[in-house]
Amino acid sequence: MSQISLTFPDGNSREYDAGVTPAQVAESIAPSLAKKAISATVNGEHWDLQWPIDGDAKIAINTMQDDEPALELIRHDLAHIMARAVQEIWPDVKVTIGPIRDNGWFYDFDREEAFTPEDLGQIEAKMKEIINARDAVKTEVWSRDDAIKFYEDRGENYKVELVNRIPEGEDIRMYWHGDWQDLCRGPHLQHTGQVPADGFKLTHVAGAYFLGDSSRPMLQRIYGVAFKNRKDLKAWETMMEEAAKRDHRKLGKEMDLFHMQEEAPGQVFWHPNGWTIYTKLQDYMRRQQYRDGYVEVNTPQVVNRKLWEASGHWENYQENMFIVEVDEDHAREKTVNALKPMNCPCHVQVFNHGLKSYRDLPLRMAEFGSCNRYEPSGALHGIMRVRGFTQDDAHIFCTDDQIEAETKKFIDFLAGIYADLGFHNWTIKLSTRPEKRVGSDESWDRVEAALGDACKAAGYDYEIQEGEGAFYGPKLEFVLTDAIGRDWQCGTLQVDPNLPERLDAVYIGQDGAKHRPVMLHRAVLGSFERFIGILIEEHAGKLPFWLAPRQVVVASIVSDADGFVDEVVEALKAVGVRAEADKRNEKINYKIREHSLGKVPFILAIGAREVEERTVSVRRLGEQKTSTMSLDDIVAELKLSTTPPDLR
RNA sequence: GCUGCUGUAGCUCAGUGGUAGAGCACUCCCUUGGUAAGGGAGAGGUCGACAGUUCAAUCCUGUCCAGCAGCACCA
Repeated sequence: MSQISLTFPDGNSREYDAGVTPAQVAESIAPSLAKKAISATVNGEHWDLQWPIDGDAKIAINTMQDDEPALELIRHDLAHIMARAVQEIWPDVKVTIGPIRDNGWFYDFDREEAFTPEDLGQIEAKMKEIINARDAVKTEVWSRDDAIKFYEDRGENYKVELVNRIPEGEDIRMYWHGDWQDLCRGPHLQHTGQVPADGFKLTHVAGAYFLGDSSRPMLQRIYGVAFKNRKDLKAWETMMEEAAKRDHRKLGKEMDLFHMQEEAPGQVFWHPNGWTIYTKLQDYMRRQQYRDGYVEVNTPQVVNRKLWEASGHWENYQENMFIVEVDEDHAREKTVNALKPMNCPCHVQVFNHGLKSYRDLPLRMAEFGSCNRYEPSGALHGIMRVRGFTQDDAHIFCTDDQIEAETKKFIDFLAGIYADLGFHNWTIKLSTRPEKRVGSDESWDRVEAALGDACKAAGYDYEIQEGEGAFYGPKLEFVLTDAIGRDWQCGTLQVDPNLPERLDAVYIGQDGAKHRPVMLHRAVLGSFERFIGILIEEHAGKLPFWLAPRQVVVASIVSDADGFVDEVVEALKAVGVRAEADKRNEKINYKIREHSLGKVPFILAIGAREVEERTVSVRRLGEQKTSTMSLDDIVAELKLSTTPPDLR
């Protein structure tokens, strides 16, 4: 038998027989290590203790101290343990797949009846039994025919299909947790007892399609989360509670920002407080766009189908459009219109009106465009995913040669805005050519390179999303990470040579001939609705002062102070601060509590002493201590604070 | 759109086959109180909509609408 050389993390190496397993290697180092071992890392690959090593390699034996492999194994083994528990309780349930995911795992089952929350408790209890039984994990590589026969005999038709989908040349690996068997890539732990019994929890059950295919029947997916110990699990639970407190739907109600109701699903009724945020944000964006060389336009909501046919939306996007039929008097047939789902075709109409010269390019045409899309009911989510929304949309009409410079200019523009709005964690994704596409490979090469180069020129790295571009061109996506680590796609830039072609947009070049411009679809916030939702959650409702809908409440402590309260409110309003009086017959404690819960950044309390001295007692949101300031000083401070960041 | 769950007062929620209740909010009265809930009284609901079963439906059944979780979707 040939010898191989294994190199350990400390740089030492040892000779072993070829085909040695990490379990044997660990045993050769120390029996205690062999016991503690959970897996190995062989040449950077996560390796099961039972898998043979055939050639020279770098090897590290992993234990529960190694977070990444430990969590991966715990979660993956729990997926199997859960599936085993389910099949032990309900033997007729068919298993499908169960990968790890986020902080845990899920497993999809085919079962007639729905799993109930009580079932989850029963499954959890059974899982703990399995863990305590410390059943050994075994693995073998099987032939395709044997695996298929095995699953056919058991009636596990989903597994048969999965085996068939494994590419030629790849191992078909079978795993056993005790007597329970599953098809799995691995790696896995040594035995079920290595899973911490108190670090996991089944969270919920929901429907999911087999292999994500919506044309197939729906399975039931049970989700779980798992950590190395009870403490980490508790920490996760606490974080989830924090996230729930920030939910924009909850805060929107508490802060009286907006509401939605069933007569207008997916559309927002903005209340005065919410609309204040919206208009302040819009004012800010309008100033930014003006400075960056955009012109602003406004275009119709209800547009005849002829334009949508010309643009291609009628063919490709119709099921997402609100169709409006108008029965005009004496008309032979109804006029068919659609609410615009996007602004681009209308912007081309503006571009086409009057002959454009190369001197007009790049032409940056912006609109706070109200769009309506008939989104699938299941996609709606608060004000984040709606059917009626306003984009901070713009289309840059330019030449091929200008794409890169315009893209860089846009990235700089967007970066400045995100910084002003308090977002410093964001990344860029570049989506490249999809399988179904128009245009030559040379042109895709050129445009993809232009976008990538523009990112680098602006000083940003980007991640490539292979094949995720639109059929007509590649795109950049700008993804924000919020305060609790969630990602949100907001900004976007898409290169589109297709629509100018379809709608026959032209400009007169230097040579006197007609040429086709390219369009860059771009947005910074995405939609006001969504972005405001993100702002609310990012700041947990405590928006930056200049965006806070209610900025100051001036509260009387005794009714004798009412006159001065009004005077303070007027002085603040005179400098543009959103101030209101609270002269109600309530104690100051009551008022403080109510306005603090309402996330008002400043409460100015006024009693007899303040009236006497013409001062205010200042309480800032989130602080217990108060300070006394003169009327002039507080007015000056708040006047500065309410100034948007770009005007300071 | 699909699977499952939910829909009772402005909000958060309890409850029953014989047409409903709490706390907070609201209105009024008492209280003028110094930094996160002072006290009392009052008003407020076609129990999501429409059918069906029943002597009787908010409760049981069906359909629809909306919301929630996830999946699918998101040029």
